[in-house]
Amino acid sequence: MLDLAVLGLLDEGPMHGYELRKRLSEVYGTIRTVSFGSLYPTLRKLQGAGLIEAAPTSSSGKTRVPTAGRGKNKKPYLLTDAGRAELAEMLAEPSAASFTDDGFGVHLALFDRTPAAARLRVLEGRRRVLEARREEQRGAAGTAQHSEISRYTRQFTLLGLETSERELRWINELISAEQTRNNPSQNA
Amino acid sequence: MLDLAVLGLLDEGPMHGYELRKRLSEVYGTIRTVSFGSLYPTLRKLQGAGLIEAAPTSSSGKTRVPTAGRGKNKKPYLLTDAGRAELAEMLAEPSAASFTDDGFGVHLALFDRTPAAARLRVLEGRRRVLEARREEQRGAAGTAQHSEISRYTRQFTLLGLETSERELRWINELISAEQTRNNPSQNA
DNA sequence: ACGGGTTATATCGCTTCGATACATCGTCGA
DNA sequence: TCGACGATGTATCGAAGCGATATAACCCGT
Repeated sequence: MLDLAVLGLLDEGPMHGYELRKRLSEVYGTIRTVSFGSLYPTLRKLQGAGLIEAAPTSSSGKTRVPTAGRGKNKKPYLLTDAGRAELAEMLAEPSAASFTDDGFGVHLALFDRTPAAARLRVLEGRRRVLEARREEQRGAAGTAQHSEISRYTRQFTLLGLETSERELRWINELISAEQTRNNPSQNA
Repeated sequence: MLDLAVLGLLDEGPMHGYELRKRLSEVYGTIRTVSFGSLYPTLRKLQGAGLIEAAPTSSSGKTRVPTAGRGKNKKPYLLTDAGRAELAEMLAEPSAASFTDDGFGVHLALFDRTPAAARLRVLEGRRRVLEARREEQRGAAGTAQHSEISRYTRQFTLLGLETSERELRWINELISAEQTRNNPSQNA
């Protein structure tokens, strides 16, 4: 999930960890500031996979000691060719990760770089997830009436149900829009 | 988080893992079926802490081999006195864990066993979390207008913002109700 | 009597979080 | 001029939870 987010951001230009983190919370639809404990391991993993690389800071590279936890040595990361290819691949072939609450927000932010067919698959995948959730919530709200489940919990579930339904309506609008865009003459 | 949920459920009677898992998803306000990879480590942890213990199955206990991954040997867990005390403590002194999306749902399900003062603290803690989230979302939606952030992401953020606002309204109603209940003569 | 579906316990590797540590830079007042 | 302090920045650790997977016993129809 973070992988896609990081690659997507770095595609817009080199950036170092701290900066990445800030931009990440802006780009997310769902709030959430990603923690360093998630970000740095991800960066190392991507670096290990050869998808990104750390550019040395320009002036007087001598002071940079690469051993361990030292201070403010900005380390801008940039996409390698392999990274750009991987990003394109991820955007074109959405996985289940793009259907989760967080993952969907990330992919959505990269929709302008996503091929139309893949966009549709993302939206439909997300819709399936939301529909499943809605059914579970309906079930829970239903059985809750004649069981010992707390009244508060029931209200809370109903709140969640409304949320699912609203997002579902929105998704359906997006899907329609996407379909008429892909196929303006509506008789195929 | 799971700790409180498990203790709360076991307080209603002994239960084995599988059963616990099913009841857990009902009791949750937010859906989410908790995975065994979370549940069993939690059970072992609670057992290690002496808060719960596994009762041997009644009939013909001979067949039970306690060594490793064997099959269908129902292992009902039940609360120890220490466990009951810990549960009461957790309910009476809510921590930040009761303010998160999931943790709040759990504590809410146990509201009838929560002292009035603690109930209020849970609701107010949750309110603070939601207010902070709302502010971030407002910020994101605002800056998004004059930046390169995708139109879709902006709509998604607005959707999240509405969700926060709706839950906030609900929380505020609950708080008022709670306050007038605690203090029916409204002039303190 | 047996084989397949359901119930059930358990572990593994992975991602992410939250807290913490530590280094460096910028700047503002003494 | 310098030095303290707050902001910037990189990094790791332990714990929590997830998803997939393995495995076994029970139940029931045939």
